[in-house]
Amino acid sequence: MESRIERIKKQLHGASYKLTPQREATVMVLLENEADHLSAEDVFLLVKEKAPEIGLATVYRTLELLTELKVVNKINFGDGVARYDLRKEGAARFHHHLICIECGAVDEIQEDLLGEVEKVVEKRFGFTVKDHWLTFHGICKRCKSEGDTKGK
Amino acid sequence: MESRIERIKKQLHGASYKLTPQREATVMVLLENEADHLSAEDVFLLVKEKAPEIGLATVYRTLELLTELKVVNKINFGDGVARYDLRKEGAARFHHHLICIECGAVDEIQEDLLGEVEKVVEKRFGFTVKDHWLTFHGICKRCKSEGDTKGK
DNA sequence: GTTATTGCAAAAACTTTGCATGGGG
DNA sequence: CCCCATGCAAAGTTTTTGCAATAAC
Repeated sequence: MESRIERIKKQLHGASYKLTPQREATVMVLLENEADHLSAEDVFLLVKEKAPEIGLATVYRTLELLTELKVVNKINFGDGVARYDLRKEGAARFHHHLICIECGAVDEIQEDLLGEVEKVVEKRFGFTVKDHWLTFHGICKRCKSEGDTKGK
Repeated sequence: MESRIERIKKQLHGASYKLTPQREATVMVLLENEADHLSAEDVFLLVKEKAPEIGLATVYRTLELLTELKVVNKINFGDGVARYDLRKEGAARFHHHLICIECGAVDEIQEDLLGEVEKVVEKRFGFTVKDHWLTFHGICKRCKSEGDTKGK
């Protein structure tokens, strides 16, 4: 079975890009931290551990490239920083996010909950949906159970 | 009947802020361009027409203030710029956006289409939803009908 | 060899902050 | 008087760009 990095390499080649060592290190960092939502700076610091000579500009250029290839999505949670989130392979739509306003945790929902909503959008507004971005703000399960413990 | 600006004035006063001429001019610009999604710079340039002496920093400070009071939402569509979008008065949730990948138009859906989805999120993930941000990317009605005209 | 890619440094773009000044009550 | 709010300029952050050096084929 082909590895994830192999398939990304093919995507790069298909678009006439190379998988240089720097690009590979960057992709590896993203794969190893798939649950996180790393900023370019975060990625840079992690990549530096593998490839100390890499420059920040290269990380930016690589992340831009991966965004273009739809390997990652560039997201923005309101702080002034862009973050990069791996797309599930072959997913037609970007996954949803749950942001806890108490503890700041960012969880992901991989399951697509918007099928019916998109049908409504297409019918009622004549808009052909290609992708979506959905984020909920609220209180996560963990913070709620902490509240219980404290008897509040 | 009380005007929108009057009610915003009361909101400011309720939080111990004044509706200064600069703040009023900024709010007026937002009200007059409610359909748009203005950046701080956009707002600044429009406010300057009414109050030429205003500084960019004041516009930023006012927009931050209005965000805090939930009069506007600060949004980010992926270009590196924050944009400010008036909330509907009394709305519990932020409205949805439709971004056309052909022409770049940003339309709004005021109707809340996420009621059922939020129930699922609350039940299945134990997450109490307080607000949401939903944006669709796709082809708007206008671009599709243009396509028809061209016989494509 | 030729072309893509990199690292560095400089620049750009956007936003925030410090501070003296000004205005209202 | 006091204090909030302002304008300006400076500083801060994040991201992009220019360019010579380097690496890949």
